[in-house]
Amino acid sequence: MTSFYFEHQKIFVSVDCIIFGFDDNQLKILIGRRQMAPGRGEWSLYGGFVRNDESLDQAAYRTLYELTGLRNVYMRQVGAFGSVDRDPGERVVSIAYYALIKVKDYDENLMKKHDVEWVNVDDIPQLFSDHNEMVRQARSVMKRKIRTEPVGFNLLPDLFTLTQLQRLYEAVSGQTLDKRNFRKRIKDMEFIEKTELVDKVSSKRGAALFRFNQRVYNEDKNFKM
Amino acid sequence: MTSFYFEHQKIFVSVDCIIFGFDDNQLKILIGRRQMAPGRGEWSLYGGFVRNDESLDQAAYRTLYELTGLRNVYMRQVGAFGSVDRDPGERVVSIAYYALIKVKDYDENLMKKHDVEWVNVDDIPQLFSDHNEMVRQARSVMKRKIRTEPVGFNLLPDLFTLTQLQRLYEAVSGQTLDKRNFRKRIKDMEFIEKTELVDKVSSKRGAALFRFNQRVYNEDKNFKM
DNA sequence: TAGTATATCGTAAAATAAATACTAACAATA
DNA sequence: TATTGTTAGTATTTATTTTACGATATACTA
Repeated sequence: MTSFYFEHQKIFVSVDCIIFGFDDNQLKILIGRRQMAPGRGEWSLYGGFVRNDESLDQAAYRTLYELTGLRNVYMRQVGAFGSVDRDPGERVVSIAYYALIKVKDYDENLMKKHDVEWVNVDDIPQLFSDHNEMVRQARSVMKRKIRTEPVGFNLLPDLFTLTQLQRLYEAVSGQTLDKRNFRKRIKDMEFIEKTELVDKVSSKRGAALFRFNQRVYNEDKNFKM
Repeated sequence: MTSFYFEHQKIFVSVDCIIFGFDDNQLKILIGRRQMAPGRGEWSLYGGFVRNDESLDQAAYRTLYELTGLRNVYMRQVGAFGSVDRDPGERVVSIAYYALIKVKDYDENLMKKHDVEWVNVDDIPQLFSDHNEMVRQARSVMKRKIRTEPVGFNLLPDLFTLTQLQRLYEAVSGQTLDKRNFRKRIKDMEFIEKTELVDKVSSKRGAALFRFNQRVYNEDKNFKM
C-alpha cells in the first residue's frame, strides 16, 4: 500500500505570515531581516516549516505565536505558492496566511528579539523570494473580506472611536470616506455598540468609545461596508 | 547552508482538480472512483502528486491534461488543504484547483479510461477525504469570479445563444434570472458579439448565436453580472 | 475666544435593481 | 391551411440603494 506513495517526491512545506496591524491611521505589516541563508539579511515575511504532526493552519498559528506571543488571532489562508525556484536553497512550497492583530497586544520584546518592524503597506521594500506577491494577494483578499464581514475589529482596540474605525476602512480601501454616510451605516448595525466611555486622547472634546458585540452580530449577521 | 533545511520534514504535495462543465443546463463536475488504496473505490476528485521539477500550477495543468487531453484551460487555485490525517495513508498536503472546460471538447475515450463521469454539482455524493470541502470552496470561489470576470465563456461552446448563457448563470448562482434584465446587461457589453449564425437545435424559431471577443474585452474590461 | 475634532440633520442626484406584457418566427399537428 | 406550441426577442417604468454635499451645533483645551 505504501509503495504507491513512494514513487513520488516529498517537498518542504512552509507557511508565511502577512501580519496586518493598524497604527497611526496606517495599515502596516510586520517584516524583518531574514536571519538565515539563503537570502540572509533581505527583508522578508516571517515564516516557518510545517511539521508532520500539525496541519497547515496549526503551523500558521504556531508561527504567529512564536513571533508575537499571541493566540486566538484572526488568521486566514491566502493561498499556496509553489514555483520551482521560489526558494533559492531548496524546493519549498509555501502557504501564505494573513493575520489581523491589535498592535498594542504585540510583545515588544519578541519584536526586538526577532528583529521585525511595522512597515506601511504602501511602503513595502523588495522582499525575499515571492513575498511581495504574497503581500499583494493578502491585501486583496483582506480588502474584500473586511467589506463583507466584521473582521476589521481585530485590528482595533476593544474600545474604539468611530473616527478610528473610519480611518481603518480608509486605510484598507485606499480612499477617503464621507463621515456622515459612514456613521449612517454604523448606526444601522446594532452590534457596534456605543459605550458610556469617552476617549480624550485624540480629541479635546472627547469621542464616544464603541465596541463590537459578537453575540449581537451572531443574531443577525448583517454587515456591509 | 543546506543543514538549515534538513532539520525539517518533507511532505507529499499533491493537486486535486475540480473540473466544471456545463451541460443540459446544469453545472457539473468530473468525479471518478478512486483507483488506488487508500480509499479505493470511493468517489473522488482527480488529482496527482507534485513533482520536484514542476510548479503547483504546472502540476495542476499536467494532471488536467492527463485526465482530459486538454491544454490551455482556464484554471485557478482554490487553496491548500493540509489536515494531518486528511489522507489515511500518508501525510499529504493538497492544493485544490478548479478548471472550466467545454464538455464537448472532452475526450470520451479518456473519460472511459479513467472511469470518471459528470455529476451535477447539487448532487455530489460523499467523496474521499476532504474532497467535498474542496468542491464547496471551489464553487464559492468560482461563483464570485464568474460575476466579475468573463470566465463563464470557458464553459460554453465558442458560439452560444443568450439563453444558454443565461442558463449558465442561473446554474452557477442557483437562482433564476429575469430574461429582459439579463439581456439588457449583455447588450451593454460590446465584447459579446452577435453573429449572423442561427442555432436551430434548441428552438424552432432559431436563436442568434453570439461569441465572446477577447480583444474587444481587453480594450475596456467592463464586466459585471 | 480661537482652535480642534466630535456629532447630527437633511436632501438631491445618480446608480442600480426589480417589475411589468407583448410580438415574432417557425414546426408540428389537426 | 389553420391552429397550436415553443422559444426568441424587445422598452419602459418604478422602486430602492448609494453617493455626494452643505450647514450647524457641541465639548473641551490652550
